[in-house]
Amino acid sequence: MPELPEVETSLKGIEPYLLNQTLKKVEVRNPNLRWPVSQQVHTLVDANVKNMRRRGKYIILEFDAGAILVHLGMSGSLRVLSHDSPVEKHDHIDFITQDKRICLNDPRRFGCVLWSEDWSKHKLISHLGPEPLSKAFDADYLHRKAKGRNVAVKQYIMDSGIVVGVGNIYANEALFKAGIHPMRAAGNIALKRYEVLVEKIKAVLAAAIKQGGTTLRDYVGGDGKPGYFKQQLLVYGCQGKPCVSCGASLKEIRQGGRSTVYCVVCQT
DNA sequence: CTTACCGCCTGTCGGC
DNA sequence: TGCCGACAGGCGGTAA
Repeated sequence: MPELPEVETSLKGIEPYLLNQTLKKVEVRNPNLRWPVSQQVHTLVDANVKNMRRRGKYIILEFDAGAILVHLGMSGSLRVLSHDSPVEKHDHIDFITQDKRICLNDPRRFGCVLWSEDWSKHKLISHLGPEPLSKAFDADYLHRKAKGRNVAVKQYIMDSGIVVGVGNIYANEALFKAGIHPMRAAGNIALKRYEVLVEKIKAVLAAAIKQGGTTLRDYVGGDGKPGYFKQQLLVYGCQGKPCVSCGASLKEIRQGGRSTVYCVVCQT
């Protein structure tokens, strides 16, 4: 499941092949992603890629006339391939340049490829909270926004309107490292504890980005599994195993349909 | 406004 | 061995 570090790694991986180059066309083999691929994407011809950036888990390709927004969903990946490399199952979209085809492969099709004339005002983007690694994301902000909110802190930090890019894996890890119980009401957490939580969120995401940059060197994206980061996950997927800190058996619960794993002793 | 729940998809896994 | 249902999960949309 691509989370922010994987998206960042994917962006860095395709950038050398797209930035300041001419996108000759976009070949759409299957337009039926989460939303149908925008008509403007189908008909795009010889467009210069002026800029590339990430916002949350969206990859944004900027042109003179507008931008393409790419989301990898649950299972999407981007790979840099040559024109004669075989088309594989779930290779839905190719971004065609002189030399390469940058291919979106997405088995579950939860991703999307959309056109926007002004990406920052697009409805999928405009409501997003700050980037987790930016200065705008700090304890004061997180504490202030939580006032009066009864929602569980884990769901709170996974709310993209609060902060982007904190997915299930890193939410579990950050809450463990911060010693905060995932069910605790967001509005019932002291500023001091949010200071720790913010620090841990930033640390775990930064570490994962660093790893992604080295481990995925020879291809972009990956298989959708947290393989390269897996070895240092302390709670996610570790239910029933002993807590690395106190030895108690890690407990699994469900929150909003998602798996939460935590230590009943260390997280309060 | 907040919160709870649905559903989009297919690969994987456990049970039989 | 093979079938089949349950499940996973980001996240927008909708209902309460």
